[in-house]
Amino acid sequence: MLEVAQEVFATEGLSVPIDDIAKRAGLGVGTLYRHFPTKEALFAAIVVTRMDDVSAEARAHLATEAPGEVFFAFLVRMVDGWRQKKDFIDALMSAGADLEELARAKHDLHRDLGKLLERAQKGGEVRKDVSIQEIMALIAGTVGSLDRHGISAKGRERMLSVIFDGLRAQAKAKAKAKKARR
Amino acid sequence: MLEVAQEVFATEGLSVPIDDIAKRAGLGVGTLYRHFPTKEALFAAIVVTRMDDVSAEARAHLATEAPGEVFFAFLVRMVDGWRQKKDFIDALMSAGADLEELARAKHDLHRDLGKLLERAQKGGEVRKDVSIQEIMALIAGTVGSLDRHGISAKGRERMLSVIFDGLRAQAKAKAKAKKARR
DNA sequence: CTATAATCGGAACGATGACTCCGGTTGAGA
DNA sequence: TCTCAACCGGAGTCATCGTTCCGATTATAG
Repeated sequence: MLEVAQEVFATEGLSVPIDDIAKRAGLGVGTLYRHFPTKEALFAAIVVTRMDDVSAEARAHLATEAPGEVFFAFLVRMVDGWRQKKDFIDALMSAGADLEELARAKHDLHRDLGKLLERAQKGGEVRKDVSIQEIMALIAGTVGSLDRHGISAKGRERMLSVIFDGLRAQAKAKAKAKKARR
Repeated sequence: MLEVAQEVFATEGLSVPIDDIAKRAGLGVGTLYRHFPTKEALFAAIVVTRMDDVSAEARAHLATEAPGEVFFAFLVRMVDGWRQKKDFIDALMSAGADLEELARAKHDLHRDLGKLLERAQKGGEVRKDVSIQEIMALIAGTVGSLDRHGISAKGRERMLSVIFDGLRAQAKAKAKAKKARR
C-alpha cells in the first residue's frame, strides 16, 4: 500500500485526490484511512522515510576525504533523486511544519547536510557565509521550477552548474570582502 | 476594482477565494464576474499588465551602457518588486499557458529580457550558454521558495549573490571548457 | 459447519470554492 | 414624478475532496 501511495504522490504531487490513490492501489478509501488517520499523515510517512534515508546517506559520507567534491556530488545525487518526485518538492516547499514528524525529519536533514556543508566550507570549497537552509532553498526552488518552465535536461545541468559555481565563487574570500562586490 | 484585486492577489496568492476579493472590494461576486468571465481571466489581466510593464522597462534599458551592470541591476529590481507579489510568482510558476494573453506576455517578457541578457553575454559579463528561460526559472524558483523556507533578508541577498556569481563565473570561458569543471 | 471477530469497500456527508441567476436598485429621459 | 433599462449584490447551484460510517466479506476458533 505504501508502495503505491509513494509512487502516486511522487508522480502526481501532494494534490492528488485520496480516491485516486486508493483506486490505483485496488483498495477502498476506508482501508486507507484505517492505516493513516489523514491524508497528510500518509504523505508525511512517505516523505519522512525518504528524508531519513538522505540524512543517513549524508552521515555516511562524513568520513570521506575531499569534502568539496563529496558535497557537490551529494547535491547532484539529491537533485537526480528528486527530479520526478513532486511529493518531495512539495514537502520541502510547503510551509508544512504542521506535522511534527515531518518537521523533525527536515530538521535532521538540515543538520546532517549541514555537517557536509561545514566540511566543504572549512576546506575552502564553498563560500562560508551561506547556510544549509539557503542552499536547500536554492536547490529545492530550482528543481521545483524545472518542469513548470519546461527546462530541458541540458538546461537543468546548466542551472545547477550556475549555482555550484556561485557557491564556489567566494569560497576563499574573507567575509568582509562581500561588500566590495556588487 | 482592479486595484483591490491586484492587491489581494499580490498578498494572498492565486488561491484566494473570489468571494474574499469581492468582499474586500465592497462588491458582490456577481459584479466581479460581469467584468471578468472567470477568476483566471481576472488574474491574467493583472499579471499581464505587470509583465508588460517589466518588458517595457527592459526595452528602455537597452540603450544604456554597461550591459552587465544593467542586467544584474535589473534582476535585483525584479526580485525586489516581486518579493511580496505572490501572484507574480504563481504566474511564473504555474504551467498556465492556458490563457493566451498570459502566454503572450510571458513570451514578450522573455524576448525583451533576453535582449538584455544577450548584451551582457556579448560584453563577457554572463556565461554564454544560459538562456533567459533558465535564468528566469532560477530567479522565480528561488524567490518563490524564500518565505516557504523562512529565509531572512540577509539570506535572500546571499542566495541572489550566489546566482549572480554563478552567472559570471564562466563568462569569459569558451563553451568547451564546461566539461572540464565538475 | 457455525459463530464471532477482524477487516474491507465504497456510498454518503460536510466543507469549500468557482460560477450563475434573479430580484432589487439606481439613474437618465420625458 | 413615472418608466424603462442598465447595473449590482449575494443567495443558490454544482463539482470536488477529505473524511466517516456501516453493511459486506473474509479469516479464525470451536
